[in-house]
Amino acid sequence: MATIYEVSKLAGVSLATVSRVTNKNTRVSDKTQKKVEDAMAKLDYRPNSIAQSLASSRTNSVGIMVSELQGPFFGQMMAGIEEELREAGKHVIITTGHSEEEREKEGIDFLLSRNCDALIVHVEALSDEYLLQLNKRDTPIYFMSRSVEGLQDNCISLNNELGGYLATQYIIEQGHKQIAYIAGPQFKLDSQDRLLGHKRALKENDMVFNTDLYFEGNFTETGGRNGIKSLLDNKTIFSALVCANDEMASGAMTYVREHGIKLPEALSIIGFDNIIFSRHIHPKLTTIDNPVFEMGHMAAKLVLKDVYQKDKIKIKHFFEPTLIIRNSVRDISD
Amino acid sequence: MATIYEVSKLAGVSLATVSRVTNKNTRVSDKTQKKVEDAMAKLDYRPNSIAQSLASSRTNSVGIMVSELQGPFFGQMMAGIEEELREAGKHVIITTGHSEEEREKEGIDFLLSRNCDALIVHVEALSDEYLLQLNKRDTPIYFMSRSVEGLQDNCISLNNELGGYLATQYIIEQGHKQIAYIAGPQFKLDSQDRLLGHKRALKENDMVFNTDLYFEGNFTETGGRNGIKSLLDNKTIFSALVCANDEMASGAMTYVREHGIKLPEALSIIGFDNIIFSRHIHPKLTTIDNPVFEMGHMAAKLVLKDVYQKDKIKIKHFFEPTLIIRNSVRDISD
DNA sequence: CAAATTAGCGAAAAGGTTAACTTAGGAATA
DNA sequence: TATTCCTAAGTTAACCTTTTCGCTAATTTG
Repeated sequence: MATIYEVSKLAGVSLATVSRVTNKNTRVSDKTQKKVEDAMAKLDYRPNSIAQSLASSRTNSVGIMVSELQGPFFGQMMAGIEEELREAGKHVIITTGHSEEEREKEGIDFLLSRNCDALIVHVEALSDEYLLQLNKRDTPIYFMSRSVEGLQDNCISLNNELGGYLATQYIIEQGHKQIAYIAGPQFKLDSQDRLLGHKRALKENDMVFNTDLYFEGNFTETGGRNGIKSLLDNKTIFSALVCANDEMASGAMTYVREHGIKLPEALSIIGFDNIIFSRHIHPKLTTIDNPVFEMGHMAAKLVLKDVYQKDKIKIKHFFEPTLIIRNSVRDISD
Repeated sequence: MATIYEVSKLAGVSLATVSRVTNKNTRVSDKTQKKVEDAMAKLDYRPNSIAQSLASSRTNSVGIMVSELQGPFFGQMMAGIEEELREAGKHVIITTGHSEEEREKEGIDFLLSRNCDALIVHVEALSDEYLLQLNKRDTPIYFMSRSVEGLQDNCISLNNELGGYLATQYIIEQGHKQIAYIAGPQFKLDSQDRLLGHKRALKENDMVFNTDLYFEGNFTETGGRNGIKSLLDNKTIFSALVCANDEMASGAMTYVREHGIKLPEALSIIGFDNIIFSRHIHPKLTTIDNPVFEMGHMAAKLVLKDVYQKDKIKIKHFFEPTLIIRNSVRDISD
């Protein structure tokens, strides 16, 4: 592979001038520029990105940590981030945290050790204090789908409380009085907020939160199955089920149908996230849209602006969920 | 950040010795080792990975290209690869090719320009010739879910033909005589092979392939919808539908149900890939298991063995699909 | 006990680029 | 004409490690 030395020699200019041509940050006369470009073409020169990194202390890489590589939620998130950064010539280094404290710490250390210019992480198990500590290191770190007290400028988050509220409010508007709820794991802030919204909707409609109609799931299909099973076993009647995400809604639906319960006639179900599959399960799932793809884009833009000095980018830190009405909720009013 | 100089000074040894301690490839006396380790701890020294890369011309990174970041298929593939490499301390740089020739080329160039030690790519639009050319460059390149003539040692592939055969053979065994087929895009080799398997099964059972019962889809839910719509419009009767992947099967199921056709009573459906969701759609989808997670693991192992000299790893280049029987196919024999 | 081998360690080059600083020369200004 | 200013381009240090080569001292061998 040709080096900058050979190019400079062939073009009859200094190293610095070749560097200037590749980086287009300083003016070079048209004549010299042409000479250098010709030499580069002739030698098929490509700058050695490692050497560039060492000299400029920039790696042009952004570390990403998500809980899982699989699943529609993280897929969309990564797609949003990658699309934006790739266009800017940056690359993404991806690792996983599996929603476990130790592994999330490890994952972040791993990315830091790779000299990323910035980190975009979706952490679920780490405390705000820990994140505040991390923020003191010299690698800028940004948080997806989370709002950390004191680091709002580094966060892109969704108003989960509002989403939870919208879901339950809609169910109530459809005439339901007995409403069951399958929550996400309560160590996750998203889950907590969604549940808070649910409770607020109940309260505003003078309904009480009944623990017999509550189950804490784990955001997976299996969690949804277990949840509905447990709720049915409680023998407390309910006509509607709110699930804190679509996967659990899907799991619950499968279980319910296996037991001869008609959907949505005998049970209304609403989900959360609006993952791709939600419109392909039967009945089509009414849910809350979570604009995670756009949020991914925005996180990447935030990095481009803060770290790579791309100005003129408008950043939106807070996103709002919206209700998506399909066919899984039955109107039983009057 | 402390450098190796400061460590060497504090420990009273040379640079080389510090390097030897971090890399543990040459023997160092216990005494010196301790001195160096103490100094490292005191200074909180972490080797600069960029400088390591420059000096050793190893980046410890593996470039991955998949068609999409979203979707269960690629999710599993990435998860398999990342898990294995991460454990070995290597990191993955991920980019996308979107199944388009230009973008796949770009993606690969992009990864090559990042000085990856190796590439693992899932390419769909590039020709075998192009891949052979790529192989001549000095970055080793491996192919997921594809078998390239002449580069078998660099490929991890699935016997798609067998999968296609198994699906249709099973359908036939259940007594079906009129079988429709929604294929994947025929520029993709996987799609071609699955179709070949389908045709072989028909032939072995003395049935003819009828173009009125054939539709070329695009591996998405929408493709499945369009496919079944077109097939129904053809007015040629069929009792079973074979889909070249689960997403299309799911799309077709939704459409069919919207039109009052009972599943599986009036129509049997079989998919391909066994994506997570296939067991949560209704009726549970009978399908062909595609061990893409294991294949991801294996691709990573192949890289560890070839590129990072981790010996004693047994490589399996060819994987076999298996039939997963659930509830979407009805037995109508006798 | 002398000779041969080996273990342990140091010195210095190499790796390819960027960035800070410097210089040369011509244009603009006084 | 003398001075200042600016542009274009060159010089050189810095970035931080690994690796090769060679030396010394310790160990093994005959």
